[in-house]
Amino acid sequence: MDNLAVAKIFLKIAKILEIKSENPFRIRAYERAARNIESLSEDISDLIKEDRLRQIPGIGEDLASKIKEIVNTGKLKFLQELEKTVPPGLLELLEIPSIGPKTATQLYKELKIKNIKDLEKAIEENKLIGLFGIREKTVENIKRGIEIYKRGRERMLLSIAQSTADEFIDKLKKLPEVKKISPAGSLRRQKDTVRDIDILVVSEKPEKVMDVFTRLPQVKTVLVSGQTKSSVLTRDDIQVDLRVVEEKSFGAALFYFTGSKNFNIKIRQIAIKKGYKLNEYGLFLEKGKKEEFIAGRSEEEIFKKLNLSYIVPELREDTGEIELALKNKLPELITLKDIKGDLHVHSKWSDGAHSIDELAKAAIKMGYSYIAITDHSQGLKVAGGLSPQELRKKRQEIDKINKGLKNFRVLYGTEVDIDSEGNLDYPDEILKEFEIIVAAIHTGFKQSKEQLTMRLIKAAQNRFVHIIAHPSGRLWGVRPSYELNWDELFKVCRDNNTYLEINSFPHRLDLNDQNCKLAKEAGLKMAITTDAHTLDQLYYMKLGISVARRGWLSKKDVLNTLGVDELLKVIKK
DNA sequence: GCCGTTTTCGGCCCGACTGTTTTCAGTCG
Repeated sequence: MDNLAVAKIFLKIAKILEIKSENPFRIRAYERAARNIESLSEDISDLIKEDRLRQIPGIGEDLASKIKEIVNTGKLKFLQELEKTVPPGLLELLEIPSIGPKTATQLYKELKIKNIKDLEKAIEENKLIGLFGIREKTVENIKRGIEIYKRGRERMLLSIAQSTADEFIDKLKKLPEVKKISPAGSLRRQKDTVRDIDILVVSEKPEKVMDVFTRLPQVKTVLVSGQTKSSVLTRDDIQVDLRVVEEKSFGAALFYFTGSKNFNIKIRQIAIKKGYKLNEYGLFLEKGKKEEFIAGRSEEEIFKKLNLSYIVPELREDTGEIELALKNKLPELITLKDIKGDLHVHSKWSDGAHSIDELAKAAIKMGYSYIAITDHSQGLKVAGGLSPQELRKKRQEIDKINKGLKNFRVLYGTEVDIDSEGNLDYPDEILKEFEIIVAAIHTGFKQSKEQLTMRLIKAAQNRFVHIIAHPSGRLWGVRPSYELNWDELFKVCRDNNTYLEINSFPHRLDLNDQNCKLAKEAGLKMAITTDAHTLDQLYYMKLGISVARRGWLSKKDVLNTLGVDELLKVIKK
């Protein structure tokens, strides 16, 4: 995939043009192109082959030829020439919060500051004060910016963002001054990782709300504090932004602060074409110098006035949903209630914490009608993989439990290991006994793309395997996805009636949203499972549902929305 | 640099907060 490489080069060009105070719209054109290429669900080299580059929004004649040069030669002459005109460290300065192109340029021109080290030295020697527009407060802000930059704020897991936001929301909603409260931003869009947490409040007394917010015990630093907008850093260095608006603007503000950025830009353009202006306070009809308030109380009324069907937050990425909303053709997305059972769960028999009986009871309580107990296979010793003898005993236990249950069934399953050659960890005579088989790679992640693809394909072709678990192998914060030839894998899965898993474990969320969408487009169905090792982890299902919704899945695209009889029928090979 | 139900030029999403200034530029989202 060259997509990321191309996007990075365009962003770098935008940065350099910014320092050089170039035409802001030209800069924006590079940024927009970078964003759109980054969120592309196809390999950009395929687009070149098929002469479809110009179909990407924001790519015209010039950028198309630049993309070709990057993909063909691995570099771009234009960037190389551009880089000669600015000192290399200057781009680093732009990474510091509170330092933008103007400040960076001034620091370089006046004080010969070329990188962060120079900047720190200049601050120490008190050289900054006296520059145009810089006095004590600005120096303090730059110092804090350097700290934040050095610490590096990474994206956090969706589950962490959710619990952090809940802590704030729980406290704020107790205030009588808070009439409504909602998370916004990428958290509301349920992205798998989140950078900052956005919270929106309706109140007639913003000062009071802001005051309480900035003094909450979990707040370490107040970054910004105003009438309608405040930002803080928590003790865990998580940035939380709070916005307060009037009730009649709640929908417009929620709309705006939920994003995504690309989505907002496109919707605003649609508004303009209809003679409206859309901002965080509402949708306005422009009448010469005056403007008339048209909508804003709810998101629904704004969509309606723009002749769009309602777009759920999870879809707001400008990847085709707006065009479908204009035609009223959006898919109806799956919800948690559609799930009838969990197909990937570990018990005490291998490395889980609870007995099959306890897991079954918990699943019944969740309203499920089945649960598959898929313990590890014999070769995976570190995870207590089961020998053939143990399997027999486990089967007896499951049969006994099932006899005592009505309208619920425990399915006899395994998470069988795929070895480095693509072979399974049990012989056929054992595999054929299972009702559900989930196959997964647990070792040999460093093999080549071809080798890893071959292993998964071999497993998917196996007549006993129903589901390929956590296909990309990513473990957030531990290891990235390995590279795979997804198109080939999709094809083999489709031809062999093999399902791909959306693993709901917070560190995995694998398939991710993009691959999920591609898999659906390739004609596949998915299984949303939790990979739970404890009772509590059964509730991770809602994270998997978020991935599925962001991946455009409907109920019919998901295996475990079926009842148990239907399910066992359709998975037969 | 892109783009067209204002179509080949002249627009391009929109606003808050801060620090410095004395009306606004810079930065951020």
